[in-house]
Amino acid sequence: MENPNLKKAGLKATLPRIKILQILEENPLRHMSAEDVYKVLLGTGEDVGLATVYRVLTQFETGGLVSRHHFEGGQSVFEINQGEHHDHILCVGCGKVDEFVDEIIEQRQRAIAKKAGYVMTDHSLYIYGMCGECQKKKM
Amino acid sequence: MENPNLKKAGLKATLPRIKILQILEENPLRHMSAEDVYKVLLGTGEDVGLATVYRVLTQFETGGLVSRHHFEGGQSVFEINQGEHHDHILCVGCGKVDEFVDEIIEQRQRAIAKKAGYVMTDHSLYIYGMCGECQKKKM
DNA sequence: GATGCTAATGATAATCTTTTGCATTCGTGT
DNA sequence: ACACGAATGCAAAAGATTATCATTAGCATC
Ligand SMILES: [Mn+2]
Ligand SMILES: [Mn+2]
Ligand SMILES: [Zn+2]
Ligand SMILES: [Zn+2]
Repeated sequence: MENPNLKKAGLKATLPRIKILQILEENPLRHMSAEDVYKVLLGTGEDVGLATVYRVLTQFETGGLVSRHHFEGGQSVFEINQGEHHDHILCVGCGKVDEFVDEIIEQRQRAIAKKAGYVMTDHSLYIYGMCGECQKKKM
Repeated sequence: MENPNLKKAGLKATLPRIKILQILEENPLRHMSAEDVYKVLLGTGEDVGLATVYRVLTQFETGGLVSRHHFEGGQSVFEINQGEHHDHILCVGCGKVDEFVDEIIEQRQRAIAKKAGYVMTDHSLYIYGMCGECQKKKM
């Protein structure tokens, strides 16, 4: 009963899963690596292994509870699925992550996939740049 | 004198660099991981270390000779820079890689970055799906 | 509420990709 | 041909993620 979303995803309501889901829902970062989540867990004194964090995040992804992103930098970043699909714009200076939705781009993507004979399953779009703050700093 | 592009990038014309550039130019795969390049080298009996392949590919990237892509799957994939910028559509079934250019999307991206206050430095767009071949196989 | 079976967990080792340290070799200008 | 710094190969290290396996914890049942 602790969290209806876990049941919905067909996952047993275990303590690690409840805690991790809670972190993803409440942490202002919104885009977190496994390590990020693990550190929060440690901070609150929870005894959850890093391996479990990885396992649970992958299960959440499979169950449609979170999305996995591959921002530059090697590690996977996770974000809880709430609200509609969106893409990301990232600052190469400070790491800030902004989100946007552009229906024209979405539409063009579908058209391109179709023209190439593909059935599109997914797509990922990242825009990299310098945010306003960082532009000032570099001058 | 072996390859003008190396000089252009400010890199000494060493044997590993010459060979690797040649592979990137001539191999029909066009999108190759460091390991891919290394295997070709081994196949032709060259005595080049994998570490050197990684080093050289990174130098090529810095020198603008190649682009690095982060397709799903963990490892970096490299492609020689010739012709104009383009994005990629990848088959999740067989790994095929197709390329496309869409000026509308490029334009929208610039507009989005600008509106968010960013100076865009780069962007990456991957469309994932099932190619024509793979659609048939799965039925 | 106790019981039992299975799935989940934590710790650790293993894997995979990429980077580094360092002694040796090579490329280039003289 | 020489000299010197840059580049290389090898091996070890690092960083991220996954696999193994003995132990523990959900949850349906009694
Ligand atoms: Mn997001
Ligand atoms: Mn390409
Ligand atoms: Zn910034
Ligand atoms: Zn295919």
